[in-house]
Amino acid sequence: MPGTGSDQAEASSTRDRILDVALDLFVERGFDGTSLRQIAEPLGMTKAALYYHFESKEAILMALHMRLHEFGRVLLATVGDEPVTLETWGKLLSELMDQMMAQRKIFLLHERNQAAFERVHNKSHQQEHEDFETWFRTTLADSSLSVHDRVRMAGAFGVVFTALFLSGDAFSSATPDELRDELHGAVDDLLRNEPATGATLDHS
Amino acid sequence: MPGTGSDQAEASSTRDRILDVALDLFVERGFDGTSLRQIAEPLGMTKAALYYHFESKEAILMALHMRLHEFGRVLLATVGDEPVTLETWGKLLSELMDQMMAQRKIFLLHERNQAAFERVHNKSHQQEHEDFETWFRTTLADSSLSVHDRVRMAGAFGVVFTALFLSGDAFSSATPDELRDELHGAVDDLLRNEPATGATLDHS
DNA sequence: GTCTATATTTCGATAGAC
DNA sequence: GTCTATCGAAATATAGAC
Repeated sequence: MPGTGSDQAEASSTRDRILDVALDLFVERGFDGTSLRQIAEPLGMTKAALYYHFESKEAILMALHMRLHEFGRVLLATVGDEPVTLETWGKLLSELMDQMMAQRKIFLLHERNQAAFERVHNKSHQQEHEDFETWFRTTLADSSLSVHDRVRMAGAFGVVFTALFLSGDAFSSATPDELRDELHGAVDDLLRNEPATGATLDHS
Repeated sequence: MPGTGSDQAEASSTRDRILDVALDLFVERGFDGTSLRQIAEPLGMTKAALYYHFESKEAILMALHMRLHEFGRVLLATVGDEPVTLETWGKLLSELMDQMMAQRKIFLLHERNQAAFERVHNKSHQQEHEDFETWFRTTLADSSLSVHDRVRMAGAFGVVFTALFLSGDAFSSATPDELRDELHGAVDDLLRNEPATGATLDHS
């Protein structure tokens, strides 16, 4: 909350406009490849002015991280404490897919700046926060699930992630609805418990 | 080719040892988060010595990039000029999967340093090289293929990529053979031409 | 081939005026 | 809230001795 702003109804705070520009640049050139001057310039200010709104460059990155963190918090709440199965995983992915399509840039930010996030994460003693990414990887490593099921779970996520983020704009010609339906179909194929046709597969 | 080395049979050249250390650090901390001093120190030399073997820090990154580029060149050759179908895509992925498991670090390097690669790639006027990544994305964007097929192709790649690179060490307990078999199964499920309804599956 | 300097640049961050 | 000016640190890269 930067001070005693007078415009109650201004469309977006300066703080938010800084974050929007930073998000674009961090996705495009990377966190380390972006200088504060490059963030300030399109906003018509100098880099010194940024320090009125953020105490450091890393604070800008962490503020953007919070946007993802909030999605994860909500998502974890919808899962509740149901045991993880191929079916519940499908429901989770369905929710996640919508979030990813709506907040594309935030996910791209994290995909393209893993090293920077890890560095800042360690510096700041911010351990002990129930992170969605942590839960995700912990679940995939849960040895009480079969390797078969876990590969399917990771793979189903990978289908969505790759189509949306690693394929460039390969699917920009498809409508969002068409893409979402195709992704659902692919995810369902992966998570469907194989019917025992001909041979019995045992994946307890 | 650094000069007139006297040890013909030395296990690895200094140049290669520099690249090996740099690869580890670039994967762990990122290209921008790694200084030349951090590369030189574990090798028992000073950063100035690195300039005898490489003309710049970016040259080290590009030398590592060449390792991936060579894989891609070989891979593209195996594809030949066959038209891309779900079946040929499966064969390609099978080859690619083996390469990925054998050369894990090189792929991790590219996954975690996309911004740095793009920056260096643009600076160096190295356009005009038949890049595997370029071919990959171009193929996925080929509008002569149906969206359905292209989503399946991107997704099948995503299954492999995610299990091997985005899941941390979630599958480190599984044997490489077990993991490879499971990935093949998942890929086949995605690329199998859907039978009309309960009809015959044709994967010749 | 590797070293000890050092040049040069850029960046994050601060001080203080307005 | 934003500016000008500057500090201090760290990085890439070079020069020249050995």
